[in-house]
Amino acid sequence: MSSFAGRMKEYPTISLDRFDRENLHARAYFLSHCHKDHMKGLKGPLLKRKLQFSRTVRLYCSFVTKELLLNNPKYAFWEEYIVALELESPTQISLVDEASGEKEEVVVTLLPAGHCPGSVMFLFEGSKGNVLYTGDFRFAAGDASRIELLHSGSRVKDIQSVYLDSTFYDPRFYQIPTREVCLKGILELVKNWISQSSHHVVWLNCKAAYGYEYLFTNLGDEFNTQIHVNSLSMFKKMPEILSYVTTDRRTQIHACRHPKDDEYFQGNRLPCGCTAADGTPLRIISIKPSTMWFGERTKKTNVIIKTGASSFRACFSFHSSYSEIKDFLSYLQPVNIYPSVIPIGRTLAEVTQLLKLMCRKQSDHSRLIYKPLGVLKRCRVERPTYGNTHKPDRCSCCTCLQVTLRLNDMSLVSVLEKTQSPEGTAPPVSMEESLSVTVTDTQAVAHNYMDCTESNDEEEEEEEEHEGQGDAKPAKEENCHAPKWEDFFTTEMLTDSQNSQSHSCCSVTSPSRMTGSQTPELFSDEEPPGNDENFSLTLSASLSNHSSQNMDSCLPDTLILAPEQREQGNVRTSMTSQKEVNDGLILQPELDEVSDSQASSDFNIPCTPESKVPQPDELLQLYRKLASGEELPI
DNA sequence: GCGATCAGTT
DNA sequence: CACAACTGATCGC
Repeated sequence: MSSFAGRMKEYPTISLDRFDRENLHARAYFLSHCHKDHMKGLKGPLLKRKLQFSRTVRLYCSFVTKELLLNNPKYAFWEEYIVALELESPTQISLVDEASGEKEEVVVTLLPAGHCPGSVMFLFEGSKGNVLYTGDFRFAAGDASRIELLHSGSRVKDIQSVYLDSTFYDPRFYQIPTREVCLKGILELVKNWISQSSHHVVWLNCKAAYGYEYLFTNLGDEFNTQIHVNSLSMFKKMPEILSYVTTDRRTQIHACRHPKDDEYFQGNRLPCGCTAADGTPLRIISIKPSTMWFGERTKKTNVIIKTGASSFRACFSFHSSYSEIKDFLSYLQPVNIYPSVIPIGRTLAEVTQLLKLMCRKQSDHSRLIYKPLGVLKRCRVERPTYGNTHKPDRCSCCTCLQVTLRLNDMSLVSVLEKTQSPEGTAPPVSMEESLSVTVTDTQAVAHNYMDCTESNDEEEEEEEEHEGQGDAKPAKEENCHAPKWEDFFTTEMLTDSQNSQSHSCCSVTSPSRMTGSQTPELFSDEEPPGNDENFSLTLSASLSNHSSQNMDSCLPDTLILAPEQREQGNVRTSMTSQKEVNDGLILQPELDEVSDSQASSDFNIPCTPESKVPQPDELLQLYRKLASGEELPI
């Protein structure tokens, strides 16, 4: 359940998913999805009154969320104040202080969050940096890399802060089977039951919340049927869903509800009251979608668990697992991460500490082996407008382009940034693989997150048949210390590695965090002063043997840095994009040893009319002067 | 009487 | 098995 107070440090004049207290004074409201715990205060009379006296305050959300919200008469008054935004279409919004007229511009982009119909993340881009508010989300591993608007050209945008759905950000919830795997299990169970006779029916015991719709559509497709629900009104403008639901009770799959549905079920009645068709009693099973989680190395899992003679629980999650969140964060590498949910049994301080492992590390000088020198003083380049399909590699916090004499070194910069990726994520066990065995002792598996796992590297070793398998095992265990929660809080603290980080692409330092006004109550970090960053060397060392899936997938790119390879594909790509963007601006790339053919293509800048081509001896003199540090007449 | 809040339940 | 919402008790306006 979200405990987010509604405001972000960077843009405190907007409120998200909270509409009470201080949020009443916001200049703009954002609703990520239509679940009640994200709508606190949304039907309050105070807010209603504020809207009536305001000319500029609006509520921004997706079209689907707007539809779902207005379907509830309690929120109908919002109609004229809602602005629905298209997904993945950056939109500029003016944040106006109506008393003073003061104005701030921010660009917001809605990104599909995979939590329930209409659910989105909000990406804000403005003077205080790029900030991602995730709302509630379910991303599978690798999903972040597929979202174009989290990227700028070929690079991930520089994210100052992520306000994170941390519902399962706890190693206990290491893996949650993927949607596909869960769905497959449910389809199988339903198939086995309803195929027996037309009196065999299934009751999907879903909670009163949006988010199960994809289950309905998949079941509907698979069995060519509709699912019985209490009401269709909320879906009336959503043909994708509407065609799969019905209020006709004569169907074998029900997701209807009743306050006493469990009692009904005990009495062999469906929540809608159905108990027999044509005089023959129904044979009902209930399937309750519930979250199931498994340890890091657990291979024996089952997405369906029988809980009674005709009751089942089926794995289902609205939220990303620990490993999915880690994958997401290690891809984005934000400077700050703020949890919006505290997992049960944990404290804010604990979660905050654990999240710091996933924050971008402060520039670690020992890693800055090479810094390209010789940057030319150059003109400022206009940022291309949104929608430009040929974006240059560019630092997203400023307008500078990464124009250096050696463009191919940009690859190195990128890799250096990637090597700062938070470590410690062990690759989760493939669920597809693991589901082949049936075990339901979830208590046992839930604790297996402490176990070791094979990293990809180790798997490669096995493939190469280095040693006998018996020998390989102890080595593995030594290298393999999956983090347990306790590890993070019982060890010595290190110094802060989180504060401002220089962008390795330019000399501009990213905007410092903690800028702008802060309301202590809203933004309390519960951090003792001077104790910002706190992880033990022991932990770091043990974690360094793990690399996330994401990291692993990046590593092959690192190899491209071999000089002979860099001069091939990479340079060409960089050059092309630079040319396109700079188009006539000062740009004099100089490669180490330029061949004639390269010279003709890479130095495509006309000479000054009065200039002449320097002779070799003149050049030699010039180089000597340069080498001795003499000033040159320019 | 209405709404907010909390604890308990599903 | 920790989703999110509903129910009922209590309190304040």
